[in-house]
Amino acid sequence: MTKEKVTSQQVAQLAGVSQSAVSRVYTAGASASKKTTAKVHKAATTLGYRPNVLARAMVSGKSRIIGLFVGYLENQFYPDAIEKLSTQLQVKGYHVLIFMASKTAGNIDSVVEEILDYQVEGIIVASVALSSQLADRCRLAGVPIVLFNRSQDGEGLSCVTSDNFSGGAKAARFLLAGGHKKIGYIAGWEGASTQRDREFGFTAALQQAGGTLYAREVGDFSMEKASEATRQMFSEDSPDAVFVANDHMAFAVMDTLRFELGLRIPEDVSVISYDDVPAAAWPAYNLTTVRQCADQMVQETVRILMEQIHSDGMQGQQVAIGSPIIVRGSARIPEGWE
Amino acid sequence: MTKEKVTSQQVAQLAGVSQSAVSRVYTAGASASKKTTAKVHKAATTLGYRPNVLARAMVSGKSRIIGLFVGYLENQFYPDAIEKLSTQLQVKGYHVLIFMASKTAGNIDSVVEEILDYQVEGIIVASVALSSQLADRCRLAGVPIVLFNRSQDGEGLSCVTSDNFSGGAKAARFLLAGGHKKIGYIAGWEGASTQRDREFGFTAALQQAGGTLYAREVGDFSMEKASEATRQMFSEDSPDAVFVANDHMAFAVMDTLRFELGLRIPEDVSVISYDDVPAAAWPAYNLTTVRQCADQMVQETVRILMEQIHSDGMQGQQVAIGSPIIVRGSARIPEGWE
DNA sequence: ATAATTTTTGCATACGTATCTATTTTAGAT
DNA sequence: ATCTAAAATAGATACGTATGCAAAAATTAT
Repeated sequence: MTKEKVTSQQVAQLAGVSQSAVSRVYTAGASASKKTTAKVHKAATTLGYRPNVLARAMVSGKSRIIGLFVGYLENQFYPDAIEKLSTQLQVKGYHVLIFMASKTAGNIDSVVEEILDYQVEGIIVASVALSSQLADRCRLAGVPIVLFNRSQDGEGLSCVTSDNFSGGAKAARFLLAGGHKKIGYIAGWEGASTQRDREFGFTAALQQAGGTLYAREVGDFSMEKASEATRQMFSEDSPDAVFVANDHMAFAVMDTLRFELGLRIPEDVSVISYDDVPAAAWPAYNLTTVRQCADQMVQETVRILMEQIHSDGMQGQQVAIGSPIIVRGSARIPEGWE
Repeated sequence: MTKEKVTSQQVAQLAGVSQSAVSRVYTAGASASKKTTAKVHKAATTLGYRPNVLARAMVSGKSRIIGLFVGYLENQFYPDAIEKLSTQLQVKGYHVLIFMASKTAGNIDSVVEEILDYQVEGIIVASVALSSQLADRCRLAGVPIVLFNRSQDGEGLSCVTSDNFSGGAKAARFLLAGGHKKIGYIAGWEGASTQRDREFGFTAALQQAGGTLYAREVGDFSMEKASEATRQMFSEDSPDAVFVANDHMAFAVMDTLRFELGLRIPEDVSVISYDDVPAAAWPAYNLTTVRQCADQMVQETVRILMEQIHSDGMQGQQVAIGSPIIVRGSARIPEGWE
């Protein structure tokens, strides 16, 4: 393609000032007189000049780029979060370089290397596990990492999650209060901290009430697997309630219960899950679920990232956002539930 | 944060070669002997060296960055497309800098300026309209643009869409073949070419069969508006079939028909729409819809972009991908439909 | 009006890499 | 072994900007 590069040099020439003067006009906090500022702006608009972010990044070491590393976007929670993240960072003058952890495009580690090649100022990792070498490498390069919706032990990494343990417990108490006796759980991918913490919270609350898990299957956060898990779980001696590790799977579970097994929700079986993605509120599902407050999670993520970027070698922060239960119609509502 | 920058200079020193030798080792198609290549690689791994993409971009003029400008991600079609786009570009050595056209972060034009500031090699615009000044500006800067799922007249811009006209026509013929007499249409945002073309195709096919549109409302591609449009359309003398401009709205339409108006689908009213997002296949909706083949659209988008990047001042290309109708259960199936 | 201070400015340099040019090394041919 | 052609290498420069430094201009104080 034909190029037409307008440089600060050309602007300087047209404005009759030095290149450094032009640079100072576009650098916040640098000194330039009213007169030169005006001349420069005039020349700049005439030529259509805009500072080259990449060149600026080279000399200043600030790329204004945040690397976003994300596993998959099928679960609506993530697009939602990406939109919010990108928008908030944009406001702060940063932009998001996105990297998919797809299987086809090499392994995780090589992708992180690619991210670092772009001299990003920070990395947000959503729904992907990071090897400790990688974490070290980023630490060495001075690039802060924030895990979004995942936590990872032992690395001292910053992370932002919802309070999965307490959220899981809330789900259990809700089902117990509804008088359910045979409560099943459909797990997500067992390598995920979210899965683990939700299950811990859920079973802990069950046990505290003297109950126990009636059935358990694994859905790996996939709809197909979740359907299969449902068939398995309801093949004999069906539970009267199921907690599903996230909404995405819950949709599949509900569809399987209704359209394959002919069960009514919540009359025959209560379903409750976790996330509160937009579709949970759609009348077809009307799903009772524990909300992950994407707005707050994003806000905290951005805050931590900014703090780490602007301070030297700051400690990792672990933040868990409160997760309220959103009562809709997919699970029997306990008598006198406030 | 603390920095530890490893430069080609340091690698050169350790390897006992010149900086240019190191550069040539990492530049495809440059000449370097087996021996130096080995020495350089050894030194590079020792120090943990990787070329700085930004510095490379400065001198070569190739940033390996593609700007992706997207309106909103609520409609699952877009996250899906983004995932595919990003993955395919990653394979080709490009990466995606994402920009949200949110209302909170300034107007469209300023966002495009920001994209250009990053010296992107190309821009993909999804579901956003571009002013002609902007298009000119990009042309001037030598940055090719491809519109994704939108077309725009008169600018000579490249675009990739599905064949919306013929897709709309297919929807009409399907409903007609099903014996429907009172056919309504719920439009998307009327500024969108996709909306326009789908409607043209739909009404053209109706008229060709001697029919005419029985009712029409506007849903603006929003679920709330679509629900409202549905209530309006079915407030008196209801249609026996509705074509909805995209799946995203169709979900709201179906929910409203079923849970507010108590109508059965497809017994009382047939619903058909456009996109075939994953949720369309969920049993709760089981939506008959015209498929936009995201894979092919993405593939064409990437192809065109690459062509434009690697050739000087190439003509814009307009590509429309075939859009098959996917028959499920939300619309009455015509007798003997193959 | 002069001196002391502050602000503004231009010059030179640096950021990390690719690439052009000239030179040296290597391989090939006689 | 000598000459020629090809390959490899080091040195120098350029990309577009920010910034330290010293000189110049503008402002203030005396």
